[in-house]
Amino acid sequence: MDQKLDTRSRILDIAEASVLEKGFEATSIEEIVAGAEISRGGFFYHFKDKNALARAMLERYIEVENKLYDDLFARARELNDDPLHCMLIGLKLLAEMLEEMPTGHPGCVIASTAYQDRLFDEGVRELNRQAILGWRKRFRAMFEEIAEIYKPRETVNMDALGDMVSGVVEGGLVLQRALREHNNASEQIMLFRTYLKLLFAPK
Amino acid sequence: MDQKLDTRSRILDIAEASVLEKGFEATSIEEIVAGAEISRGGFFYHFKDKNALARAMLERYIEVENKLYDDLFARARELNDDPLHCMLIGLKLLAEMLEEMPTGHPGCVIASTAYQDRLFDEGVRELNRQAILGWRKRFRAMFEEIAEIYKPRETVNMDALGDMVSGVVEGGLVLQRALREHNNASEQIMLFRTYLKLLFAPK
DNA sequence: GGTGAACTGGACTCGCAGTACAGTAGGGAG
DNA sequence: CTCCCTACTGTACTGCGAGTCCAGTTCACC
Repeated sequence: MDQKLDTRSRILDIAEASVLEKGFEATSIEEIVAGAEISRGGFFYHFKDKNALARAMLERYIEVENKLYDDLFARARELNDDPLHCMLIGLKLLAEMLEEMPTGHPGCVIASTAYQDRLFDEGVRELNRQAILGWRKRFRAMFEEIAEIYKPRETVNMDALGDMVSGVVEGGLVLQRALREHNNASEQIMLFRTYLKLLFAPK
Repeated sequence: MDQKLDTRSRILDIAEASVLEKGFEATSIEEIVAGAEISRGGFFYHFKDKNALARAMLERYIEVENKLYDDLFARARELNDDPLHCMLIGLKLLAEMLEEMPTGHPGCVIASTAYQDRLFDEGVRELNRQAILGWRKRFRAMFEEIAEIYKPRETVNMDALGDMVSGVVEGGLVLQRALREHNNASEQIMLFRTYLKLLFAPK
């Protein structure tokens, strides 16, 4: 039982690293089993097919990402109780974290899945959808809390503003991947942060 | 000669539609030749391999996209000569255009390529990179023109702000694909537009 | 000593990319 | 009229990776 968990998460580790580096399709089961030092039969013992692997990876990734956001904004809240400043601090921490990630943030997993749609079954797609909707809800709530104190200078759709956090991160990561630069994602977050300052700052 | 061009662009049309719908990997040469009503041999006569197809698609797409931006902001300039208002009008036009596109904007092609990296050769990746750098330059110039007239309320990195146009579009398209909603990209652009209004509007 | 979970290993099918090449239809140049 | 070139068709082949099937092995624990 212990060995099962070991092997299973070892497969996920290796698969995740490879998928982040070169994409899901380009990651062969052959190389996963070579990396994990198991047989092909062993792989299919744990995962029915590549789809099941994708699903497990997404589930794990979303959990990690949610915890990351929880911790990040909990820390920010410790530093400043005001919701606006908490958000601004949280975004700064997020930007710093992205800069420190050498190979790039796993946020890619979401976009990667979105763009290789037909490779995955409905379960994987729905998982992806729910993750983004979860972030929308999370950030929307935070922005509404801010808006109660700081009247926004322009009226904005709060759902869309919540989505913008995910959108800016994903977009930044696309740029980063395509440009082969390193700070695009964190720069984009910092610009978004400036946006929030302008939007909510008292006149 | 005429037939060659016909067939070649017919292949590109069919491939592009399929790639936008389900991704590059999921698009088989089999189905392209079926759609274009040619033989497999005919396909390989025009394109050495799938990589060559990707390259041709990207080249064509980037050309179309650049022309689109040219036309869009030329039209915006006709409507208002002030650089800030021209930008705001242009973004509104872009948002409206994205809403009218039923199957989603081809912007996906850039992200799609970025996330399936290792499938493509250096030529394709560089093409992708240059396209984004081109947009950075384009929008950076526009923002600098605006900044000469309207002093920005916060100092921002102009390259990053230029990138933000591409980033917001790409990020919005990722959301749209993953959520299966329809207006995410245009909503994100409208939020970015609000950002610019706040950033450059006189105090 | 028996049972079941966690594998190994090998043989097989299938779909798709890519290669090779022989043959052909049709238009233009001489 | 014929020659040649472009733009294909059609077939047959290799090779890779996913996924299936299954028989056999190891080891833990009841």
